[in-house]
Amino acid sequence: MQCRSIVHRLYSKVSHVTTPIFYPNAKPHLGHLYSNLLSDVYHRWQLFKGNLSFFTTGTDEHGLKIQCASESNGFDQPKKFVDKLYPEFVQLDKIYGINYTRFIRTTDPDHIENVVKLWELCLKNGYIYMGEHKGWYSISDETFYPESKVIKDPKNDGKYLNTESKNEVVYQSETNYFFRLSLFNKKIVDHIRKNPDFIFPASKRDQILKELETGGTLPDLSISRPSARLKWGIPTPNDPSQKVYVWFDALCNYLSSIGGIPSILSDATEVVSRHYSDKSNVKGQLLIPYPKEVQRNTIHVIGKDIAKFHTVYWPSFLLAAGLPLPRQIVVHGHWLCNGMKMSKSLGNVVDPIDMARYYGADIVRWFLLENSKLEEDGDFQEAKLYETRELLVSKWGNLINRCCGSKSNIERAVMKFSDKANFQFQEIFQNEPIVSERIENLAKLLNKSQEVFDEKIAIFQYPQLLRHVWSIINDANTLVQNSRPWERELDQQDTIIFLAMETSRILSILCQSIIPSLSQSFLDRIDVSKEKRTINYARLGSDKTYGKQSNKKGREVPLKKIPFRLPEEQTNMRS
RNA sequence: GGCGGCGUAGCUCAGCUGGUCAGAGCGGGGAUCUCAUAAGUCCCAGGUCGGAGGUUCGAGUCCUCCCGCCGCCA
Repeated sequence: MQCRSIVHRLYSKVSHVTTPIFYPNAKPHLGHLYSNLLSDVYHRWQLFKGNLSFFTTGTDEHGLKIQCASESNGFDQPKKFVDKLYPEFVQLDKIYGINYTRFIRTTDPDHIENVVKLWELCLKNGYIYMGEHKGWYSISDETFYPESKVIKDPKNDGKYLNTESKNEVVYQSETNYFFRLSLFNKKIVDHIRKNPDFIFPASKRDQILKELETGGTLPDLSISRPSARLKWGIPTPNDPSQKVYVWFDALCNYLSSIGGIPSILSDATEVVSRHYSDKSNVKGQLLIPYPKEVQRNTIHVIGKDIAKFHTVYWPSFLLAAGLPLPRQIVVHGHWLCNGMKMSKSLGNVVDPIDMARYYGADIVRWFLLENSKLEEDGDFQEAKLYETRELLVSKWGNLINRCCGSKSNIERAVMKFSDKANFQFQEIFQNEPIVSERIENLAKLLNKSQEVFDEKIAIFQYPQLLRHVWSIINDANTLVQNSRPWERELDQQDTIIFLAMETSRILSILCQSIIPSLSQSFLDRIDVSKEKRTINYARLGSDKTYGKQSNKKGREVPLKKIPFRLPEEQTNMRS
């Protein structure tokens, strides 16, 4: 028992981050990438800090929409249809270095078992009953709408539309299983009040809290559909005449992916989770210690359109089943393109794969993070994306490259400080207070940076974080520019070069979560060994052996300049 | 209609609990170095911090009202 609690404490640092699981019948777009990116950076940063971290993403493959799309595409079975589709999402993740630990599909056998289990628990605890559901149903939205959200179709007599999605709705009555959501209103409010970070950012939390507190009792939620209508879904336990509602099904993936409900409930010490979909994963399985702790430390990253499902429905399901709630739900905005909502009809849907091909995946990663805040919608502008690459080339890439010329010697500079316990430069620049001060400030900033990263990543404040990085890069460039190392005596020259390269080395190490591939190019260029790219080397002077071949002639630049792509050459617009 | 947010230099925006807060980046204009991917560095914006009142010794920073955007809910 004693031992167990110690282990528990050890694993309180475990984290699990999730993206929504996506409908595979829409092509992967910027929004998918953005959720995945936010999750990926968080996950990588946890690993970087030495914490245990899991990261789930995947596809939501059941439902009427898939059923219909499958039929109209000539597939005899929806499963064959989704088998064709989901690899596009795997490919997007691969291109962008999305480093998930489980790609879950709602058609995976372990997931289906868990949906059944979740249902049974809710039923056993008295939160599911059978009832009559009447209302306006939208086939394409797979949901019922209240009377207030239905209008007559101005173009089609006798037909009705939903006010938001503008999709057709039909009035119908059917037998459904219902979830007693009405019993959870107060419980959810209490939980949010006791855990103010449960919904993040705070503006979103306050909005949802207000609705819950002033909106009256939540109506019970229909959580099944007649099998006659919905063929492609998980049958409700002991009643094949009904299929589980897609959201009940989909949300459950967050439990399936960390070892499943039974192991969470029994507080197992360890569980093996199968890896069904990712053929590149040789092991095909994942060892998850203390799944209950993992669940408690789960962070769901989602878009604002599905906030209600995650902040109200999902916690209610969990409470009903007697399962622990996740730590946090992070709600982010959507991406616009040049200030306009992206849509097929406007033809302004940005293709993330094309962007990665031309600009590089890590440039897009940097751009997305630098130009988005959780509480606001981001605006994609290709010219700005180009600018992002330009800056990384000419400010950061060039900082490295300018120290790799024939007039300086990184290896010698690094060696010079290798036998000294502390970085001492005061003597070397005795009569130059300006240079001394610049060096001192830069050194201070570098040693403080890890803290800044940790703080900003925890609250998803990437614009501030990346601004911080830029300001240090600028300081380093200014130092090199104004102190003119190329015309100084060796001790002074080496000190300046050392500091410039430490700037790039340390920031590259810290930025591995953000630009996993580009950071390697930066480190490779100054011959930092692969083993010395961990958090332990993110301090000034912590690596005493790099730069061996860096000043040799004929080496390539770490990041190439590319030509500006004119609007007519831009192929981001899908037809 | 209810609730919430926003409106700061041409553009995108920083400005926590009121007193170097009038700033950064980009664009534009000018100068300059040459280690470097024609990359770098430096200087230049006189903006009444949407408008009008109020609180205060003192307000982008708090209060009220008005105007203009936007979000969520109904």
